[in-house]
Amino acid sequence: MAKASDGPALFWFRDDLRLSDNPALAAAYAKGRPVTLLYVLEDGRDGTRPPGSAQRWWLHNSLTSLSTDIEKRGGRLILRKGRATQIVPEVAAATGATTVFWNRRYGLPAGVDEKIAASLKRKKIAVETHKASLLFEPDEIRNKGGTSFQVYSAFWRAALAHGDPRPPLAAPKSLTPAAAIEGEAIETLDLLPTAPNWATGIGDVWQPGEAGAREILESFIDDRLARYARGRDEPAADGSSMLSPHLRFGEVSPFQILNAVSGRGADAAKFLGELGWREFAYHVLAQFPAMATENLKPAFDAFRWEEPFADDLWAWRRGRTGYPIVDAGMRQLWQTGWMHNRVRMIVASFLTKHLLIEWQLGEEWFWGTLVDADPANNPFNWQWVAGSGMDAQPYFRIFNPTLQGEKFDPKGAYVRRWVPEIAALPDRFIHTPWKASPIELKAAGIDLGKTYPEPMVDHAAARARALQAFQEMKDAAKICSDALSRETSA
DNA sequence: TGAAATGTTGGGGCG
DNA sequence: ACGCCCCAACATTTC
Repeated sequence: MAKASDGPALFWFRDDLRLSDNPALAAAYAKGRPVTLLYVLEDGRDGTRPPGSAQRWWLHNSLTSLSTDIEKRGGRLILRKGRATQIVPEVAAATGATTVFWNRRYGLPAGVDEKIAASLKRKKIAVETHKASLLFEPDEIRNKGGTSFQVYSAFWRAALAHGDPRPPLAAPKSLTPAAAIEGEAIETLDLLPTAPNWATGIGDVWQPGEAGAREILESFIDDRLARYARGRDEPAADGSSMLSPHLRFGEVSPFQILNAVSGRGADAAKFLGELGWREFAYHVLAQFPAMATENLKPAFDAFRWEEPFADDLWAWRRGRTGYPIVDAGMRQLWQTGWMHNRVRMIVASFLTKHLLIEWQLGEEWFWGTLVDADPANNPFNWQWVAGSGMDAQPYFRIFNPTLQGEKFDPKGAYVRRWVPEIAALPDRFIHTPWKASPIELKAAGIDLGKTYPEPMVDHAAARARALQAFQEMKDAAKICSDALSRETSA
């Protein structure tokens, strides 16, 4: 029986749309008190980043699933739309909550949650927060000098040595609701696309929600984990975990994944390294809150990106570049809300190096179209590819889309699936349609330049241009630092 | 979690 | 038989 001092509680869902292994939720129910379950669609208010279109679709379905799961356990999910800084204190007061619980989130403008906590405490309402979405708090892993790691491998080594993360928690058995208050119907959140409904392809692939996440984790362990190290690099191999959007919305926790996967050999360790990469992205975001828009390496501020032609950007976005592996990836993204990791690197390299279009434009497109985009990983990985990022690949590392295709999609199965208009080409031309003779093109039913585009840039020329642009950036940085040292020594 | 240019080596064709 | 050259195949370095 709850003590009087425990009173009703309020639990605020954010990036943790699950009942199992949800520490703040478990804590809210630990003393048997009634709890109001709240989700607030902030939608860009209070400086949060509004979810992209694909994420909105996911969110709609994930909230629907969560709501059903909650009702099965006797509870009710209250949906609201607006400023959390107003709504959370308002709902806490309306339901007589004596404590508000939430799991910590990361990458927001400084102080949003702190402001809400302060406002609640002024009303004598306690606030209790937990760690749930990351294995390690951004400031939990420090190097010997007590500062943040700047290099992934060192970070992850230290994290693994830091001690085993806690085992996952069970879901609360019953979700006794506190005083009934009115929420909004999910339709009024306006999360689904209006006509045309572009989301049908996404719905064919994904099942948002905690049950869908659990199924994916199980199928990953049963079918894909043992060949992960190789399979993850071959876009036609279905070797990816496919957990990313579920993890993004917290339908599964990194603790649950770690617990299920660890100790299963080299492929499992390789996969956990990807979980570590995600942790590192948040670790870096905590140091650089402006990471989504500003270069992590200030030297890149001097980089001269090309003024993007609308046609070029369109060709990249819609998969009409003339390089089959790039086009396949961009179409997979457009149609399913997801792109294979290897191909993400290739298309990002193509935008930033072959087209010399600033990474921010690519990051925004991914933000709008990916179901798994999160505020740390999306900009972090874009900067990594562009060369402006933390522990980034060297600027001179420019993917050759033809070689990448031939190496990782040797039979062209991935390309044929997403670029059907060239599917009839023989294997030896599937990544280089422009090298096929007119007779071979005709036999494959291709009118190059009409049914499928010529390459929008020549690889060798684009590579040379990118290397020159990077050299100019280095020269500019040198002039700058020379001037600075003259100034300081004078 | 590259690619291209350059360097080295060794087998084999050939005068 | 011998040396020369060609050129894969592989290694190293450079961008």
